[in-house]
Parts: sequence; structure tokens; C-alpha cells
Amino acid sequence: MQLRREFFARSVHEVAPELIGATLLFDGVGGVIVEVEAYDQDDPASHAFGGLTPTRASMFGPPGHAYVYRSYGVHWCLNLVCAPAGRAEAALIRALAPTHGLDLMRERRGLDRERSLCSGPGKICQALGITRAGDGLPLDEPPFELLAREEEPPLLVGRRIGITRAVEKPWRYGLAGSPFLSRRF
DNA sequence: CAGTGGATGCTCT
DNA sequence: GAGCATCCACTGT
Repeated sequence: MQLRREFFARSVHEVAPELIGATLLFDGVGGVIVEVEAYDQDDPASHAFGGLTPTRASMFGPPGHAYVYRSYGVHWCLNLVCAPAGRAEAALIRALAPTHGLDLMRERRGLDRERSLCSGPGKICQALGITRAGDGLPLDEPPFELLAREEEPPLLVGRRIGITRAVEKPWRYGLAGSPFLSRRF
């Protein structure tokens, strides 16, 4: 079942754990979300912290859309904007279990093992072909497709990765037992 | 398997 | 000019 835009119009702290197990596709290529992180505007590690800038505009809403940013000048990273009205919050998609379009992913990522096709936010965008052109697009229309999970999966919770501020917040969620995580919890 | 360091280029001060 | 919500290759066990 397709996730509707209203699904994302809640706090990221509610939505992010519910994204684990959902299926994310871009132009028909993608897989099951196995790792996400939550960021909100009161969080010093967040792009929303410190206010609106042109490249970060998508993070400030409306919810149910993509926020794509460039990381370390090299990689693209995908967020799903999840926020109640007036808030700037988003879930960073950190890892997928690949299910759709594996050949295309391998081609885009090089001669990679299935395990490392989508085990990191930069890897996901490379494998799915997501660039700045995807920034601001609605998540309930092509090229995006988001399918709800059928059952509630066993969750892992831990500290976020790769940040220097607010490192103590337990806002990283993962699918327990998945071999496709970007790092172990 | 864990830890380290370089590449990379854009954004904001 | 500093600082990155990263990745990969390389090292050492």
C-alpha cells in the first residue's frame, strides 16, 4: 500500500521508526528501508538548525517531499521530510536491503557485492540514481514510490553516525538482524 | 574486522 | 577559509 502524503505530516520522531520495513523505490529501483536517522530543527546536528538557506529549503517543508543534499562535496544523500505544520524535521535514509533493479544498481555502483550496494546514505543515492534533481519532489508520485510495511519489524535504536554535535541522542533506527546496515548498532 | 586518513566541492561566515 | 548527516583503500590484528 502506497504511503500517502499525510503519513509524513507528523513528528519525525514518530515517523522515522515506522519507516523501517517500508519499501522505497526511485524509477522502480530500490528496496526495503533498514536504517534511518531523525533530525529536527532544535538539534545542533541538523541542517534545519540555524535557519532557512536556499539549498536547505526543502527541509523546511512541506512534509511528504524529498530533501536531497550534497555531502562532503562528493555524495548525494536523501531525506524524507516528516514534520507537523511549522516544523522542519526529516529522516535521513541510511540503508536499504536491495530488492528492485539490482543489475542497474550494480552497474551504477561498480562491481559491488549486494551487501554494499545500499549500505550508506551516499551509496543509496548512487545506486538509485538520485541527485539534486530529486530535491523537493513529492514522495507519493513518480519517480518516487513508497510502500508501507505489512508487519511491524524488530527495531534497533542507537546513536547517530558521522556527526560531531548532539552525538548522544538515540535517534538512529535499524532493522534488527539485517545484513544491510551501514554499521552495526 | 577495526581504525585511519585522503579525496572531494559546495555552503555559509 | 572552515567545516562538513561520506566513502574507499589501506593498514594492522
